[in-house]
Amino acid sequence: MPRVSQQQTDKNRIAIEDASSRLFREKGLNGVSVADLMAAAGLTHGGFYGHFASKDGLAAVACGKAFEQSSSRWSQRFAALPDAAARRRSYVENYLSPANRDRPGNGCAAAALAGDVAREPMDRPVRTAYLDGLKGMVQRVTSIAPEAREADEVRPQALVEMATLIGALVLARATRGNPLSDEILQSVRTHLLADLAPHEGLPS
Amino acid sequence: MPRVSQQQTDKNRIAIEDASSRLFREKGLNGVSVADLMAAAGLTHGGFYGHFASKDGLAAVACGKAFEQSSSRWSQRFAALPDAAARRRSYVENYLSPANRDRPGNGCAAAALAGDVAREPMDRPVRTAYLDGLKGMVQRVTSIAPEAREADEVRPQALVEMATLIGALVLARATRGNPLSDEILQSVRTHLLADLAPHEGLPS
DNA sequence: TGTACATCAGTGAACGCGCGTTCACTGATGTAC
DNA sequence: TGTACATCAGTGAACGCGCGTTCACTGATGTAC
Repeated sequence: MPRVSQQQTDKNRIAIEDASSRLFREKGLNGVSVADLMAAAGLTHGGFYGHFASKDGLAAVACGKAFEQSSSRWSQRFAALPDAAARRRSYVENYLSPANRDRPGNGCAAAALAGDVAREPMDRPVRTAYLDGLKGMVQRVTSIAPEAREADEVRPQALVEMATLIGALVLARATRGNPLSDEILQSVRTHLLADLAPHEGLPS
Repeated sequence: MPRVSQQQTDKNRIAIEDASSRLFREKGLNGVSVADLMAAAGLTHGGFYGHFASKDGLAAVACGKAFEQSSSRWSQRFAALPDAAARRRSYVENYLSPANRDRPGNGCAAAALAGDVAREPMDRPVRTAYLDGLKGMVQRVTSIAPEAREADEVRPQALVEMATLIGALVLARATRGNPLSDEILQSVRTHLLADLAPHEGLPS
């Protein structure tokens, strides 16, 4: 059924982006084909180049979209929590949960795509999208710093905590199926929440 | 020149393993072909299956070898250093150096292969090789724990530090070319060496 | 030690397959009147 | 509002290419005597 309405065209484009955002995180930038992505969006592969200039171009869009979705989801959740301590607990416990480990397609793009992006040539737009998204994540982690922290230590500590979160998630995924995987998640969760009093700031 | 001596055959096999150990870390398990690996070892692709049952089989061997090489290199370096503090400083400064970031083919297999291994099916032998290698890295990081640490905190803290090291390296590689990359390395380096007095334990 | 020959490590063409991308085509959409 | 038709989103075959793997072949190696 060729020639679809403009409205449907827009929906199709969004469906391609959403499917790509999920599948790229799940299977990697090179682990999923254009035909796979189009099929996941309910289309056939031929129409792809009507929407995007290349698979690389889509990768950048999908990477940006993955970051944006996480960002807006956490903005909403944080708005419903009373203080930084509650947000910190919510974020860390969710980030390092076995459920988040087991669903990379719905999780943190920074963790899911780091290895792929590191190997992309320097001029690929997906690198810029990743960098921008990661900077957003730095902001988010900064916003949940323990309140007692020295001002000039907030940013370096946020970078450390971001590295710890992402490192733990990446390692937990690589060791899934072995007890070490859960042990890493548990150890890092305990570590990052150690500053907080037990259940401090938990929403009633 | 077919039919080579047994001695040469052994050398060839080792050359394939060494080239693979480096190239898999550099370009990823799926970023380098059997023909590439054989060419890097000075051979043509057809002879590959005389040495290995499959590319997957080689991946497991090469992954194990990458971990072993790091392990024995650090055993040697540690033996030349006087105490845990000196070893800790040496390890952390090397691990989080721009030079180590820029040469993944010679660096930590745990960081270079985490993303790929996470996406390998559960029954692939490379997952076991990765897991074993990572357990060795846990031992190494445990051995350079600050001496004041409580006994029951050594292992969880080692897991946290390993996640932090690997997360920082992976992120620094994904953001290479941007100041954030060096900033992550620097922040984590400072953080992990904060327990140590300035230049404590540095070899004269 | 010398010779005859079976072995087999490495070669390179070939296999089927899936990839990213292109393109002629289709027919509903959207517009000009 | 109705009609005629140009537009163009999506289809599916096809492109050249590189992949992992197989295999007939080669000729130096290594061994039996």
